[in-house]
Amino acid sequence: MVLARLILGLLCLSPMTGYELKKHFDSSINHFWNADKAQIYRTLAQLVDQGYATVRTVPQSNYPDRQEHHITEAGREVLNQWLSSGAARSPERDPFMGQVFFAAELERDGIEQLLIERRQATQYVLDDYLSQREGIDMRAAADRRSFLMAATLDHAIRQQAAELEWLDAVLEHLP
Amino acid sequence: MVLARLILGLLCLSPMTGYELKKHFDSSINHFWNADKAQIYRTLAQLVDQGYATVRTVPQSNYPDRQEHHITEAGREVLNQWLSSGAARSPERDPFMGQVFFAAELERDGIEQLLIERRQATQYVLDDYLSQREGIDMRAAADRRSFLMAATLDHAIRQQAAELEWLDAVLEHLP
DNA sequence: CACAGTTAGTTGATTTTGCACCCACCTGCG
DNA sequence: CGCAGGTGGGTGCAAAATCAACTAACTGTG
Repeated sequence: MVLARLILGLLCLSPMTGYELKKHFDSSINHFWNADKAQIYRTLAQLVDQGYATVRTVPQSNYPDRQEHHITEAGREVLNQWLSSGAARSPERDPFMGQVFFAAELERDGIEQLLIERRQATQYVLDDYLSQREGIDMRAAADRRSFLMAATLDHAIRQQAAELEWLDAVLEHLP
Repeated sequence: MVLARLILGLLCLSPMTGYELKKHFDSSINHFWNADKAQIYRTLAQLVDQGYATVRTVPQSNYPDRQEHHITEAGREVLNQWLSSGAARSPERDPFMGQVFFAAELERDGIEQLLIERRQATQYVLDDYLSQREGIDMRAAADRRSFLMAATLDHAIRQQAAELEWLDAVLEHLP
């Protein structure tokens, strides 16, 4: 359901193939959502037979035909509905916190290793987000659309930074 | 899979019925995981026939029999394995960030409303976490187990606090 | 030339999750 | 007395998500 709305959002920016959608999920959108190829194509098909999108097959000379998906008026409507519906909070879910919660089963070294590994992974993700942000900073803030898109990345950056601080605090005070 | 491990973790603390597990997911564990009743009972059955847990039916005078689930040695092993395996990062997923990302489809008022609503919800969740923490603070930090459990709650608190700051920043600078 | 990688899309099977029910019996409140 | 709410356990079904293949042709590199 959320996926369907996100795809509509992307189609709203510009018509796209499933392949291109997948690339967005892997890059511009990866800091707040991800999706499997198969899931994307199936949702796309579903959107079409709900009348929220239409397909136009665009032949190409050297590559496979593009199945360009366009959002319809009905699609725009449900997207707007979703945006103004204040959707319910999705429950927090973090397997790593589960590991920490029960980490006392390990010896001290094991716990430290768990935290340090996570620290590295988090730092890596943060660096990725930071380098993504470099590509937009200046000219964003200008129009509202770019501002909001950049803002979601900032959110991800803040979250990762907060996690790093937390990891350091835990490592420091671990009895 | 994660759910199965979390249940093993809880059973490791003390033998429990599915009903009691559900209560933990709704209270002590709710800041990093949640689970449906049905899912818990099914996973429990699965753990039993994998040999990671055993059931002991404890009759009660006035209430239904308790199906007390005990973790086995094999169960302890897979739990420890999971804890020291540094499980892959679960992808970030936040429908609300999706709404923000595409919020430019709304008018300014709609966007502000979206953010303000979220602000309230987040404040509410944060307050809940803060009051949960009051019940543990002092005597935690003592042993490692309590420290780590409290730490996961602190993590959730930091995340919510960071989100509040972010929301305020976005509201302030929204063009 | 061989091989890895990219573009584009599809299928089948399985797992995970969520929702809505259902049972039985108990306690406490008005 | 009736009825809400707690204790304890469960089923059936449908979505959502993941995993793993498979098709088919092109492009660039060593």
